[in-house]
Amino acid sequence: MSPPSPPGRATLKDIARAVGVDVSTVSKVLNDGGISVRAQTRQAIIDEANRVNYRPHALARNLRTQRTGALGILLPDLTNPIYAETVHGAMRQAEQSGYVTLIAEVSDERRSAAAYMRLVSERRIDGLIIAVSAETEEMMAAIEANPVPHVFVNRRSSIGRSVTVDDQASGRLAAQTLIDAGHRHLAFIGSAPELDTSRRRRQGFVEVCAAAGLAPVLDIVGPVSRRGGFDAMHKLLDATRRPTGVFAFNMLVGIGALAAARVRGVRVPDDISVISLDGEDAIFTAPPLTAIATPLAEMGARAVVELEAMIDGREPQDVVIDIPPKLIYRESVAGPPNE
Amino acid sequence: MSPPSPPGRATLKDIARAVGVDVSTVSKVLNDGGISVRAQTRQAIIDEANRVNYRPHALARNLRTQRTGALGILLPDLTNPIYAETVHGAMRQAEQSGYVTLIAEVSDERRSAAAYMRLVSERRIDGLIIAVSAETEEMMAAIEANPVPHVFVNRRSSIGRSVTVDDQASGRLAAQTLIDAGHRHLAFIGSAPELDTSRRRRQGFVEVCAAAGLAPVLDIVGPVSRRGGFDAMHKLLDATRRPTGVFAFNMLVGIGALAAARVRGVRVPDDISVISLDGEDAIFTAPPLTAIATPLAEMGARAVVELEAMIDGREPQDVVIDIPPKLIYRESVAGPPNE
DNA sequence: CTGAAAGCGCTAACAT
DNA sequence: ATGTTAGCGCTTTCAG
Repeated sequence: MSPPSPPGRATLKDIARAVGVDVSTVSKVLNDGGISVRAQTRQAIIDEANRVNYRPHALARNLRTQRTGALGILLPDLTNPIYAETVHGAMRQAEQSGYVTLIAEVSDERRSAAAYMRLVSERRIDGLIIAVSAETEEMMAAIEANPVPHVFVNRRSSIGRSVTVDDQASGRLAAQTLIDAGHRHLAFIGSAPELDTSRRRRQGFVEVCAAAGLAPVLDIVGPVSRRGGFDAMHKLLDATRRPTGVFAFNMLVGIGALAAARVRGVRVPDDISVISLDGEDAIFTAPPLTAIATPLAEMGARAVVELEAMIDGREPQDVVIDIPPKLIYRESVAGPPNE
Repeated sequence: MSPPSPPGRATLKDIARAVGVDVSTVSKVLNDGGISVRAQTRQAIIDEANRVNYRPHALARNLRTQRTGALGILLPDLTNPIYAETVHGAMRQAEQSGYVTLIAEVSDERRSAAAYMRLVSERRIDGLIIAVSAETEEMMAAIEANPVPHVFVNRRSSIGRSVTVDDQASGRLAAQTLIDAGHRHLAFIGSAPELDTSRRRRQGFVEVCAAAGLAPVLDIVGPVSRRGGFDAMHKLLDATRRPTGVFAFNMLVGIGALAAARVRGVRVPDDISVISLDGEDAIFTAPPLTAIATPLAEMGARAVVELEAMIDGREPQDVVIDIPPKLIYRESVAGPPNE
């Protein structure tokens, strides 16, 4: 009938005028359901709201309520499937809880603090998920200067609000798997020690090795990437006493390691065994990677659950997802080659 | 000296009070630089703003200016590296232009419209980048019902606002490469015809095949994923007249195809050649994929440039990125096997 | 050169 | 059961 001029752009005032009531009444009805409003007026309001397809203006509401209904996510690189998977889980959960998600990529870790400030100090978000390094000075300072509910994901923070998995257990499982297959010369391809996940995986790995009387070689890659794994594996293969079983920090490193072996003509698993953490690609590598499942999406999801709790005033806590690491047997691990 | 109670939360009013001027004066100084404000007052204002580390309240400002400073991105799955790369490029550009990015994942394409409505009708964004299927009825209806500046990325839309690459040229290049290597029995692993990128790549592929007097087999995969490529390749290998050269729709499909070949014991490129579009992983596959570079990040970036232009009132247009497809020689293409 | 006033669209305490 | 009022923090005429 009467075409609402700009459709969907109706305001409370429009509805109020149409129905002949005050905007506050309309607000009541459309929010608390309008308890304490006469059924008849309520219905009229609801009908009119539907007719003009009313949608609240998020900004106006937020300005008033001091809540934005948005969660922020700070991460280094969306292009890294590890982060993509984590964010994926976080976004699912956020959406389910009615939040929209604001993502900021911080290529340079030293700019994390700036990005943090931007999102937080402009008050665009109710809380923040942080997937960049937790412990830089600047970051801590930024958080202190401008606090907002936040949780670190896949990074332990010293200030007690993080969601992680049991990385040490993963490290142990990796070592045990290799040892059980008969290997005695083990290696770990990890990262620079700043990454606490790498520290813990390494620690678990070393622990089991030590218990078995083994002294693994612990190699370092710069970036934990395919390229990093590629280079590290080359170094390992150059060593005078080549390991026969290697544990790659994550799937990317594992993929890189596989590629290096291939280039060098060393066969996996015949000549060398590789185990890594799991990811989407791992099943399509050559050979398919034997790997330890990591519930990245669950971590992301749990992080937003924790965040919501904090926004609602609950005390922050460190949570370790209690899904024990699970080995997925594929083809990249076998016994060591005969001497 | 005097500790600003909640640091960083200062408002214009606080500054005005401290300096002894009106908030409107402060606003002027902090926005248009305070032309037409006495140098002395201006300096005092700026100093105080710095002292309390003033940051404008984005919501309040936006409510007033009717601009949010946020761009939305609608995409199916962040976990898919194709989209991750595109979004990556878009976010870089958006950040550079001073926009924050709101990302919505829409797993079920049929819910795209709903997600669209949410972001747009709540007026959280100034514009939207759409990386989900362009042409669903619901989507078009949603856009029509609640228009906002928007551009489709890597999807052609019938309504003239999209950023794509020359997919047909890619298809031609793929066919030519295979033919030049000596292949006569070609295949294309594409997607269901809804994906316009697939249609165009296929078209270019077929065109060159026809010119060479070849009738390629055009296989279909359901989802364009590693799994999809895996299954499709199996079918191809089961065929009575096995192709010797296959063009995989994208890198994921290529990876899946490689895996299937491996499982079946057919060697790439000795027994069969595979060419696909390029991506981060392609260099680490076994063998490394010969592929056609696709400037996904550039597409994403260009999409936000176009979007900004539209937000600033320029006419929408269809743009085709003019980077011609470029072949990257690696190891998955060679001559056909001897009969 | 600066201040007063109005209003963006909404909510919430208070009044009727 | 409904309306009045005030205000979230900011920008922007318009007066002075």
